[in-house]
Amino acid sequence: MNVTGHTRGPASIRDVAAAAGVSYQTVSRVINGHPSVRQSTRERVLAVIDELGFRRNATALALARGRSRAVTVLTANTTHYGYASILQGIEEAARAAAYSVGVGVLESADEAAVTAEVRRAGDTGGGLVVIAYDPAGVRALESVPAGLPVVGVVETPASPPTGDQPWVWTDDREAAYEATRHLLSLGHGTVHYVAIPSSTRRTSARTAGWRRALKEAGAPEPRPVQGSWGPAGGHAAGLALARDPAVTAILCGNDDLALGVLRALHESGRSVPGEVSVAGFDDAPHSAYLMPSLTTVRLDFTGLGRSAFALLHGVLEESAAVAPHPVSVPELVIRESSGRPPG
Amino acid sequence: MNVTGHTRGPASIRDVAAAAGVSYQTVSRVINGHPSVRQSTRERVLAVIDELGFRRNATALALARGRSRAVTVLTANTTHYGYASILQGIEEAARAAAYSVGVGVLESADEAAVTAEVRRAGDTGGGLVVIAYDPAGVRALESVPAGLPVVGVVETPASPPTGDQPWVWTDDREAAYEATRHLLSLGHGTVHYVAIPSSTRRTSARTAGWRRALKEAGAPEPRPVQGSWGPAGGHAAGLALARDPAVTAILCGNDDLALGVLRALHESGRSVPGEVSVAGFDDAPHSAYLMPSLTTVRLDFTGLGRSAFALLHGVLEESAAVAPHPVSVPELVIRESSGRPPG
DNA sequence: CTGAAAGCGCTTACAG
DNA sequence: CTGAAAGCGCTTACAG
Repeated sequence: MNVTGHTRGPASIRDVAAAAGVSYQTVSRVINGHPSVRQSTRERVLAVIDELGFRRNATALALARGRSRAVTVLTANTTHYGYASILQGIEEAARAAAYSVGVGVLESADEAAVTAEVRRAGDTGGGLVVIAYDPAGVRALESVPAGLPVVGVVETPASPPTGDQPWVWTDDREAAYEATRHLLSLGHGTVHYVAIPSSTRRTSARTAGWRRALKEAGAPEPRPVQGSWGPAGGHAAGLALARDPAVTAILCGNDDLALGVLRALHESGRSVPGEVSVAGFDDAPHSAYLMPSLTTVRLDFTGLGRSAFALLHGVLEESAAVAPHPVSVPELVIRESSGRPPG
Repeated sequence: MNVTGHTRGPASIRDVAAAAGVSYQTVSRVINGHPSVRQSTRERVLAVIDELGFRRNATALALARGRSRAVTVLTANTTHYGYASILQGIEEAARAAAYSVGVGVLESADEAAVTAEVRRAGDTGGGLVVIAYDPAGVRALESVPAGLPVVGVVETPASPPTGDQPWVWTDDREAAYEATRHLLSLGHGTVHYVAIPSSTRRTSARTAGWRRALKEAGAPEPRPVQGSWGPAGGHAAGLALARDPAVTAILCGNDDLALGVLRALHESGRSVPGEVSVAGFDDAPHSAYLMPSLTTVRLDFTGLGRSAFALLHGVLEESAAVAPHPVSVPELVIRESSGRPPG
């Protein structure tokens, strides 16, 4: 330290110690709020900290403590509404807990690529949250090495997860069931389904909920139409469904898909909800402003993100174990796009 | 290390050294690709590394080297299309360069809150990218302490930035100019503007471009309508504009705003583009599927994010200085929502 | 209440 | 080509 009180680079605890006339261990005690420090000493150290603009080095802290207050989110996407909102929720909760949040994008579901990303994320230190709504995410969640703290944001599991599967989800199976029942209750003979890409080879939770509602009502079960995540997939699916005059009700795996379906029906000269009813999933910000406005199921993705972090936080800080649990109950939002069938 | 080759926790370079019968410095040389290591030694060490599953501790690396391969993105939002796409672009480029990416959300534009976030982000080590499209972002960019490497993603600057302002942008002033000219060329007497919240007290780049086009055409300049980021703001603005029968063309600061305007015009019984033409900004994924599909300006946010990282990377690695520069040229996309004025 | 020591896992000169 | 030393900035026992 020179006369002006500056060293090269930011001040360290040794700089503070020297300026305050104490050992650097005492400085450590002060910044950690350790009780056994004489009041006058504490005040002197605090004053120097302020004067020198001392900031504790997070990297050194992490190395010394053996763990860092960090969470990295592994996701296949950051722009779709649901994914982006989950990330926003995680960040919000992490910030409140003074955790830093990193993000790693799973660009491909390829085994090697996923493994590499998981490793990179693990190397950062701290815990992981992986969004497992798609094959890349599911694979990432599976390939997290034991010992690395992780929580998965998953579709509604077919069976309750075991204790060592810290998962978090919103009940989309039930939500699909409710949406389908809504359409059925309006008098439709059955409901067609345009699916988002499934996370695995097995039936998705949304598909299962839709199927159950049909079964209970004794309605015929049409073959689900495979969509994508965006409106383009919905548009293609909608064009195909529009050709079948028997189709009067369509449930879509998300609101973007529904947007494409709406457009396809319009182009095909079929009115909504006059001839065909459409319902979406998610309640994205634009859905209330479409023409017609979209009947959909509101999912609390931000809350889901917050819960994911809370669960991870519990694991990392080894506080009271938090049991895996569904988060918030999805809510059916009825708007203009659904109505009674024609005739 | 015990008989099974396991120690508590992951293997360190000392574990590897012991197992390979060399000093840990030699292990360091091997993992850093230092040339002066005998081939046979290198192979032996590599074999042990593989066997023990050794992974170099990123935290220790960062501490020893004095800097970390990390970038943290400071942004007011992660869910809006533009912001989310920039983040996606940054992550993509960062991943390719083996950098980790963190994100910090600026929840408020409040001075103290912004300063705290900037500090937190700086503590993480590595560089910063701040998205300065709004007051919180602008303030964050301004309050980054000297010495902390940072690049700003900004609106088109009014004047060329100086050398010590590493900024990146897409030419939205020009884009607004082009979109306005398009509307004017269709025969509209003037073009009304629904603005996104401005980043500062001064005129935004988009507003400036719109204004210049009007001026050049000798068209009267209506007072810009203040919107928000989402469709709700556009809806409110649209309702107001719909009341004025003289309004025949509306430019919106982004596509979400345009969506709200479209809905408001529809509710007010004014047809688009028959009575009123509407144009947006961004070319968000849903814009091509609206009814009518939206005329808009396509901005390459992902590319912008990649450029931002490239610039920061240049600063951090002290390689050839990269001059600040506009990124890609926005492209006008003409769709159904714009046409000739009535009569 | 406070200081001296050892260590977190790595790198960077310094010797040989 | 390779090892012994010192250090990055902090924390955690150990002494007193």
